[in-house]
Amino acid sequence: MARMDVLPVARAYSDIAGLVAAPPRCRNCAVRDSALCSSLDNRELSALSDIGRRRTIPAGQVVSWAGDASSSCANVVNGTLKVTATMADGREQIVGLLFPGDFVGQLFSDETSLTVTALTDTDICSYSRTAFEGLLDDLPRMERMLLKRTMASLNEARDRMLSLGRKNAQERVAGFILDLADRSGREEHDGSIHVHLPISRGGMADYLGLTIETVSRQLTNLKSAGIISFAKGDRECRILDRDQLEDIVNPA
Amino acid sequence: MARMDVLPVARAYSDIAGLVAAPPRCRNCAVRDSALCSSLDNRELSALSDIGRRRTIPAGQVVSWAGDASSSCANVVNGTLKVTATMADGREQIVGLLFPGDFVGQLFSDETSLTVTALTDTDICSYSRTAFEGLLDDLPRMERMLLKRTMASLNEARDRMLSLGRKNAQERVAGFILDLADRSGREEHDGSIHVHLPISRGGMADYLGLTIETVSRQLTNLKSAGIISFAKGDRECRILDRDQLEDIVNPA
DNA sequence: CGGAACGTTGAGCATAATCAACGACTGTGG
DNA sequence: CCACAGTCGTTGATTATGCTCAACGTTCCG
Repeated sequence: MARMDVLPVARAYSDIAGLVAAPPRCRNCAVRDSALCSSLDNRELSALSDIGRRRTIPAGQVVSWAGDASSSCANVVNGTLKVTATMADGREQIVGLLFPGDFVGQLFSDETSLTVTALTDTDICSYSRTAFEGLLDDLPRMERMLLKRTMASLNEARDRMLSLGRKNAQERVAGFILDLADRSGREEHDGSIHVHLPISRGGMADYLGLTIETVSRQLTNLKSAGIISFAKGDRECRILDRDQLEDIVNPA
Repeated sequence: MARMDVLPVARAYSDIAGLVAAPPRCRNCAVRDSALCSSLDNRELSALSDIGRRRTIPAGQVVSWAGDASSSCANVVNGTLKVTATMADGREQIVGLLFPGDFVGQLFSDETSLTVTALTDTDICSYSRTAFEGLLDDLPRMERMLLKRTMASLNEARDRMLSLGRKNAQERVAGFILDLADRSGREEHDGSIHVHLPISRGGMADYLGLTIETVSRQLTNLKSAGIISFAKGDRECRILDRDQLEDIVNPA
């Protein structure tokens, strides 16, 4: 056997007393414990890593166009993506936002119906769709995790159908801010909650089924009411009165 | 061994040369080849059948309330159900319609967030959620089928997000009729397409994120334009000009 | 410095909601 | 049998919500 200092790279994949180390690319991966990979042991992870490839996508670039062949899927490692449905005349609806740890791709289908675009510089771990599907047969825990996540996405989508179908502009904007707060809000020493808005006003409009102007006006309203605060044109927002925000989202 | 004419009932479950017959309840089931069960061989089907129970739900009755414990799931055998999300003040959005062969239930979750209601007298094959989840571990083909169906539902939900967020009333109503035509329309000898509307005007409103009056007016508009026809207040509808309907749904 | 994004604000308008009335049909009870 | 209430669908008048169009300020970058 080669000594480890002689073949340090090879060692990563070698089997020592039945144990396998994580592949080098995965070892310090930010989403090793939250993405689908978290369902895998090191041996399984190696198999997945073998078909995976790290890619960096610059902000604004489209990862996959609606209508393209569904040839790949990926885990989001870093950054933010939007998933959009569009009409022939250009109307656009953001049907999902993707954050680190999320899975993206249309499996078991030869064509995509949605467009995926990077909102920030984004790192993904990308797989050939067919290779991934093939591996899925041998990784039941990952398949189960994917099933659970898909079900969660479906629930989320249904929540948003209620928003888009039945809520007014103020309720939609307030709900969006609260959702963000629940996902990634940081409570400050003064009790306010700091929220980073991952998308522009135009993005919020496309997400909420509104126009830019309406979103801007509703944010201004909430600010005037002392419920939130933000610097003019800023993507950083502070929730000053969460209770009132919740009253708006869930009226009697 | 007992001769088969001595124990005819037992024979259904007996193993003859390694083969198992389908459980009696399943043998003439209308959805044996389309529901999740279609992924199972007779032996597996027996295991599923053992934990299943046939129920008939009268039209109008709620099968499961949002907020209830998620204690069961089911295959739809016959009839139509609606899945709704509601707000505290009564606003309602239909997030899905269920037809024979569809699966219903929130797995891997202790509480439901959606209400399921029978629109017609409905037969379902109902399972304890935990028992079903347990069985899923041993039925990989069924799990895979469930995964595919959940993904399909997610795609459908995202399509509807585009409708609810970005389409006007006429486009939503026209799109709804076309979707129904694709699902269950019957082409007539004269080239028209016969479509049965599975829900009332109020149901269509709740499905499309509109009001009853707006739905009624849009249907009248389509009738006046000679694109569809229906008797006043009728749930049967004929598409006279499918191309024009498609032009409405997908404008340049 | 000029242009392009982006966000805000105002004025006017269009779409769909609201409020209201009415006809058709169904089932119930007198 | 008929009167009645209840449900469902249609249609009209009015209103309100959010869209469209427009102008303007700021920031960023070539």
